[in-house]
Amino acid sequence: MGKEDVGITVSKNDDFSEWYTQVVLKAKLADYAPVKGLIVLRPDGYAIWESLRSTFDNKFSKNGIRNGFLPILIPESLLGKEQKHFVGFNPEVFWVTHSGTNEIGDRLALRPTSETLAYTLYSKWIQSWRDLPLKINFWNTALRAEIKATKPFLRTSEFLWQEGHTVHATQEEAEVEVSKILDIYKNTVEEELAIPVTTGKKSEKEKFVGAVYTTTMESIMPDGKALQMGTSHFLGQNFSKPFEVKFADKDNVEHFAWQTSWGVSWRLIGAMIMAHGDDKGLVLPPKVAPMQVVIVPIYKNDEGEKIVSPKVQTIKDELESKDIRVHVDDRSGLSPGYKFNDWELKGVPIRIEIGPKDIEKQSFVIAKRYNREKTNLEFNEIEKIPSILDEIQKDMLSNAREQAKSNTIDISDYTEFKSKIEAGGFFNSPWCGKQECEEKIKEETGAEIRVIPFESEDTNQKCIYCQQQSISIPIFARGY
RNA sequence: GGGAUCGUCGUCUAGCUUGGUAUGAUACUAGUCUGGGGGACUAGUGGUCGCAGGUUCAAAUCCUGCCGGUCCCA
Repeated sequence: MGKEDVGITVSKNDDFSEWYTQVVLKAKLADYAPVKGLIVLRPDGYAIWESLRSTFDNKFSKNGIRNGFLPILIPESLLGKEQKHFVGFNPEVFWVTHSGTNEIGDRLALRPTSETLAYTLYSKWIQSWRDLPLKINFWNTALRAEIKATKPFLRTSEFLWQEGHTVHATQEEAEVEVSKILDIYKNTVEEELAIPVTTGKKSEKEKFVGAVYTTTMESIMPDGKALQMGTSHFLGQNFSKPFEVKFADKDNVEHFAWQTSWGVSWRLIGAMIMAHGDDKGLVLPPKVAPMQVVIVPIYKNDEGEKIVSPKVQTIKDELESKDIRVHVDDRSGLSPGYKFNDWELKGVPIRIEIGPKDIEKQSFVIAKRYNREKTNLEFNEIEKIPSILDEIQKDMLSNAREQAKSNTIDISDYTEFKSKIEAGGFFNSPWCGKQECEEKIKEETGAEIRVIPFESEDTNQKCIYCQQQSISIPIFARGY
């Protein structure tokens, strides 16, 4: 393996798919497990997930949501209780059919999602309006068989996620919850991962099968494909009726409750890799980076080390006192150049290079990962580093916004739509609201309605497919 | 769902057509010299050739099945 094989060997522009896989593996975020479609999270990958989890936990908690834990096995009899949702999931459910050598009569599903299990319990826990709202979030994994076209983080048979399940006395309150959650999702993804999202509703065809409606946040990836970043569902009484989630209201009349469910998965990590990575590898937004600053000391001999090491230690202490996650790369036998490339592959936001020459000048070199810019900082300017990290975070988001913007176009002519779909992108196109048109478009172009944005205004146009009066301007795109 | 392609030390790979105990690089370990963008030399360690069968005196190589990776089309 020559030096050209150590890092990423393809360009992000030339072979996006291969580039993505290499970044995941070579930055050591994850590896393949022995079973098809399953991956293993390595510490750097898991640290990013933990960071997201803690941000979400804080926000959920402020919204009155607490965490619980549900088991992974669901009996078939339960899973089938809400038929529509069951039929939707059935093809991708893993079944446990035996305990040892004995066949299990009521097969057990490895949860594809936990609505049926959670609501069986909820119906026991809720009797009165005083028990509402009930808002519980579960951090766990879900399993959905992906036989073909698997991709680390984006499409795997088991994935880490959180699923929230809330119960409310009124429809209005439940709907408010649905939108509050979507707001939390949106601002977390934009602020932590520096990825802009478009929020809105799914079409009837694309919604969660058990929901009355599904709200979603979608992002456009650099290859022009759309990625669903998270969904928040209004379930209405679709589950409360079969599962008898009922409560006695103040007037002592029994009502079926109104419910929501919502989730984001480690797919967000995949989105972050795609959105920010470059030909040198991963680029991490400072807020979620397991390591925010790496210091590479440079010296030739023991004498050099004596001069450099104390200063490195001082800088490290100073940064740590400002709650910055910092690491000193004092590995011996590796050249500085090797280390620079290594940390760039792993996406550390800031690298500090410091050697005897710097000590003389009372300064050091600081290199920013996201734009690969190198500058000098005086020793007494170390305190600027937290604000530099903030700037990086902001710049990454605004760069991503620019990119998303340039990939979003208004198209009202179907011929143009078809000619441009190959290149990818978000297409704002008027639609009459009929599923038939939506299906035809999908059939003929591969593009589907990703989201009907909340802010989109319909200005009395003609459906891009059938030319009849439009009712909305959804975003059409090919997706992951 | 249909099709294509790949699998040999940690990684990349030669060998496969025409069967005879596996090649090189890199990484790793030790030492010396080095060190500001993937360093050099010397000496070592490391492989049930994805798995299971079959053919054969003999299989990485030929045959069958399976497992896993990747891509294309619906």
